[in-house]
Amino acid sequence: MGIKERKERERGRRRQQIMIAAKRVFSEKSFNKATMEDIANEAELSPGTIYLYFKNKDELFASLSLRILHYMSIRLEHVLKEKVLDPSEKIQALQEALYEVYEFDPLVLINMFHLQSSETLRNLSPDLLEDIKELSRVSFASMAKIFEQGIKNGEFIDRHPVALADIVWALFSGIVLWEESKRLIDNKKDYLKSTLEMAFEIFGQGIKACPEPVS
Amino acid sequence: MGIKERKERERGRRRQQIMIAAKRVFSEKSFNKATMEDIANEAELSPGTIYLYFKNKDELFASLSLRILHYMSIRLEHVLKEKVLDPSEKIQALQEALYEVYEFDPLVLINMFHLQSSETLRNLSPDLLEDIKELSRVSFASMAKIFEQGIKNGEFIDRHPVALADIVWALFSGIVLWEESKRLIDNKKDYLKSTLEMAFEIFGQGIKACPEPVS
Amino acid sequence: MGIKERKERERGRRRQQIMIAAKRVFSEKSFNKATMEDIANEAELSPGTIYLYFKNKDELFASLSLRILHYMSIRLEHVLKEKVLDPSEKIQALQEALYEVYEFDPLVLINMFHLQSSETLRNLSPDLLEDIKELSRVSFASMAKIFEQGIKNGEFIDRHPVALADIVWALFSGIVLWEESKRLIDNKKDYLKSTLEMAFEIFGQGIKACPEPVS
Amino acid sequence: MGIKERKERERGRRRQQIMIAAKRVFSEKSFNKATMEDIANEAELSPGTIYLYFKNKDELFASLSLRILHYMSIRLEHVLKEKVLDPSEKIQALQEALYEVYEFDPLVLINMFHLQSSETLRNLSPDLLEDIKELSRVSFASMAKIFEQGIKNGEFIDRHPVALADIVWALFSGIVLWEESKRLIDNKKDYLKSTLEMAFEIFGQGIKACPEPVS
DNA sequence: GATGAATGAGTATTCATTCAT
DNA sequence: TATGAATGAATACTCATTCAT
Repeated sequence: MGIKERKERERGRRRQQIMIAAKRVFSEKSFNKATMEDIANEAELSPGTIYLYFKNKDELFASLSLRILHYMSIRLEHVLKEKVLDPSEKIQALQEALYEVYEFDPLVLINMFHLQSSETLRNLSPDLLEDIKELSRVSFASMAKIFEQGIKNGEFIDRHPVALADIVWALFSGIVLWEESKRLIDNKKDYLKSTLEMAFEIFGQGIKACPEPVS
Repeated sequence: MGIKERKERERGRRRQQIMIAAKRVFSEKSFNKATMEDIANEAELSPGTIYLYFKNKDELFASLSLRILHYMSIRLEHVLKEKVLDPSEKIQALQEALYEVYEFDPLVLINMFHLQSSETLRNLSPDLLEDIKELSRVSFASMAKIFEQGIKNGEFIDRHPVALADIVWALFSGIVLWEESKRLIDNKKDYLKSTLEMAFEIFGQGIKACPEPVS
Repeated sequence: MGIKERKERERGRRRQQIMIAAKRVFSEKSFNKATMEDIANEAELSPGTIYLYFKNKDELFASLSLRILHYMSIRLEHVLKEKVLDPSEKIQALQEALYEVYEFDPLVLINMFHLQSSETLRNLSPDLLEDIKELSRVSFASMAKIFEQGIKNGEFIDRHPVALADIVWALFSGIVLWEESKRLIDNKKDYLKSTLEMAFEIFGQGIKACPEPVS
Repeated sequence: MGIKERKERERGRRRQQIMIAAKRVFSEKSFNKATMEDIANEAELSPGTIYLYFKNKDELFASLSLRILHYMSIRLEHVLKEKVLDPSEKIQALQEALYEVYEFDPLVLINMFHLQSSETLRNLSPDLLEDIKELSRVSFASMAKIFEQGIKNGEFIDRHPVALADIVWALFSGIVLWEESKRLIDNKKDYLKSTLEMAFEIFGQGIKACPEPVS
């Protein structure tokens, strides 16, 4: 029905509105310090209303992770599908895509590890949990395929592409978290981008198959 | 006096007892879910007693981080001082050292990122905070020197050693956190060690100065 | 709007409800022995609700003092403005007014000295503190003016009216506290009113300018 | 036995030592903020030791009140017995005696009202409570007798001497508390002595029998 | 007697969640 | 749907008191 559809769309809009507010609040405070009332204020809604759209605080939070995973999967698929790039260039594109993911939501990424706590996971509805897993899988598959192409091409050393994807993701997350940590302790400038570039250059060198070293 | 010494040692033992209990509890639950009562029960002490040895929950937690940092700094210095190893081998030794750090306290490492929250840092006594910073510095200096030697040797590409140390640490932390995340979501076997090995092999290849690619 | 007004009035009612309960509880137990839970039970509300209307225990307590100061300032101004009374009669009216203040809130007056503890004052919001100071000032000004009039009239000995007001207040407070003390220790009947009357008669005699003792 | 006596005297000394420390601590902090550990530290003893000499915190506190009451009863009896003073001068001497009591222990007097809380009284041993009551009675009897003499002399108006004693004590306590209150709120200089003098002059005038006003 | 480490009961305050309107 | 007032469970921390040495 047209009416049903319109209602559905309206519902989606409200969810967005809340999630945007939540993102802002979770970015400023950590998950535990952020209160539902903070989020309600930021969204210019009442606390009760949030519960009409999200089962509880954990699901609201998890929905944010879903959102960034969605963005990531799109960006990575895009890199994968770029025909004109050779595998080496794709690694660079991969790095850039990840940096964009970071820019899309710099601070919530840090909180994403919170999501993993078994307590939190227990609280999620199975559907939401499945969505999160699925989007993770899709993103990793895209990454893995990039490496697969490089290996087929003979341009990359023959290693398990899934493992390479893991390493890339770990490297990326680790750098983001580490830079954030240093910022808190030393109040230093944010070198994230340049660190990321160097890390990926090293990574790229490390997985490139050596050109026949001599003759 | 002998008496004073014995008391001091006794005090140290109690602190250890509490920290061991705290480590267990913080590993099972997250920092926020773990209550002081949980820890007291685990240590078979009363809640009040914990406060005789640690100013508050944050300092108890931070003391655990200090403990692992201490262990790490010793292991890394040891790697640095190994005369018989050439830089390439030292990278491998570095990887093993980090894995041992992980084994020393697998789950608290995850919580270490909690330590960085500005709220937590504010709560620490200046001395403890300084100790933590100092041990971090020492560990990083050791790592950086390993790369410095390699660069001087001409065996590594000339990159900023401090940045390399950052990348190694981020890589390590990222892998640990990432493996832990996967374990929670998928309940899968722990591939950490092999992932770590591959990551370090790649890293090693990536920073090794290419042998003259011939002409 | 009507709605806003009604809400505001509703809010005021709740505050009253809580303050009445708090008054009862603080009267039975001392500030420190009275718990927020006691007060919540007495008000037939949950503990959390109290915090919707009062920032903390100290402000709830201080609000009670504000209430009595408000009542006092009105009563005293009334005495001051009575045109038909001559200064001597005003002293008697003053005594009666103070006794009414006592009846308005017999036991919390005792606790009012608690309010002065520096710890408590630190905890109050500046506005509330300022209100308390202001109402005190107003009440004292009224008292002082009564004496001023008597001195101008030549009916009272020329002493500093502010000092006289201090003495009256000290006398009143002292008698209330002292009667209360005796009640607790000896379980005796409450002679407050007659003690107060005698004290004021003495005071009145003491400040009255002697009629030319004749010759 | 000489030994028993010496032990007894030794015991008394320890009690004094503890009470002096307690007085200092209770003067700085209020009863509730002062901890037994604070007092133990001040007395350079361990917390446990205090309990060898005082049943509990309340009794330690009450013992301080007993001490000041003892001092007061001596001072007042001394005033009463002064043969050379006429009743009018005795009122002045009374005022001076009370001021000395204040100087003996300025801040604990404020806390003395704490003693009256039913909770505290319940905690005292009957003997101690009886001692406190007895010393109060003695002091008040002394005061009352001063007024009795004045009435017999025809110099004071015939009012109930016990009631006059009540008023004097209330006046004194009220002024002390009131000055203390003002000091806390306004940080003003301490006018206690001059307020006390004026109050007693007024009081003296008020109870003096008027010289035959005319003829 | 003296110690001081250990105890554990006691409490203000917060905040996710609910539900009557 | 939306509200937001009310809820009440949950928790770090304190401190009077005890008791083994």
